[in-house]
Amino acid sequence: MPRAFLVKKPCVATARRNWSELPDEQRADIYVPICLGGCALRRDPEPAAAAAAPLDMTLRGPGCPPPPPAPPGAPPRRPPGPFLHPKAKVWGGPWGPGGVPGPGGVPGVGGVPKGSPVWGGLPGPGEPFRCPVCQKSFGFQRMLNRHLKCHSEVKRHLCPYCGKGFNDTFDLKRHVRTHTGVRPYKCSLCEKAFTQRCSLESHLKKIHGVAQRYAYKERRAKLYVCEECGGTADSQDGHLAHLRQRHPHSPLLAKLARKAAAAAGAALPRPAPAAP
DNA sequence: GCGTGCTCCGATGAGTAA
DNA sequence: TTACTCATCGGAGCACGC
Repeated sequence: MPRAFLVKKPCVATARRNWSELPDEQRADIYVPICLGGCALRRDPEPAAAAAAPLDMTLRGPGCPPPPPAPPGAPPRRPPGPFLHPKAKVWGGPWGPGGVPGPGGVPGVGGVPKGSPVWGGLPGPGEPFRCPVCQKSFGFQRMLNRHLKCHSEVKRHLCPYCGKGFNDTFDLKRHVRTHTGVRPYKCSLCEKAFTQRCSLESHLKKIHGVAQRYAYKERRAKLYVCEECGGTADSQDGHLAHLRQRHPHSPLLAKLARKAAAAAGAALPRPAPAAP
């Protein structure tokens, strides 16, 4: 039962489904058409505000006033992410979290993610692209451009169910699973199902003592997930077959078919280019 | 060929219910 | 305290336009 899901999205139409009535293994098989065509565009006050209203992107330090308290009776909610990303470990002065001086003594430097060699100081020789907002530096312009979206007020991908905005299509896709109940990652030992692979791996490790071991940077086998019914396939062919059989009118099917056709066309022998 | 954007993915950690 | 959900963000591969 996605507990947080039940309490966090009281205004989302689909969230009113009583998921607890279903076992985990069945939740993944519920058909919720993803092509809502705007029928679920009813704006949820809170997430929609996060997505549509002008956002205060000010990096709040310890001295900044807290956000206004929620009205009485309002459902519990997380700190407003768009105001300060929960993972953006930002502090307003030269002291980091826990009273520890910021790395390099650089005040107001943004968070430093796992293993990042960048602690917000001067850009390294191999990372000449620096974020003007949080001073993080990157080795490639495109990485900086992508990072700048984190500070942007504009969220390009809006959830059709709750209106919440995301910078990344995959993040949106993953978020939509919280509405549709799609749980593609199923535990083979207890039939529990999860929306994210990390959740499944955590479950396997803690509950069953099964640690997934992958070599450094080894890619997991790609799992093709049908976001309409939660069906999964190990290959694109299998995914296409599933779509043809179960969702013949899915726009995703047309898109994938075009891709497959293009790939097939590219694989065909081409006439030798004319000699120069 | 190169640069850029798009997309997929994993790592991470805050928040929540049991 | 534990198990779990879910959002955020960086890394990397691919597609596309120039």
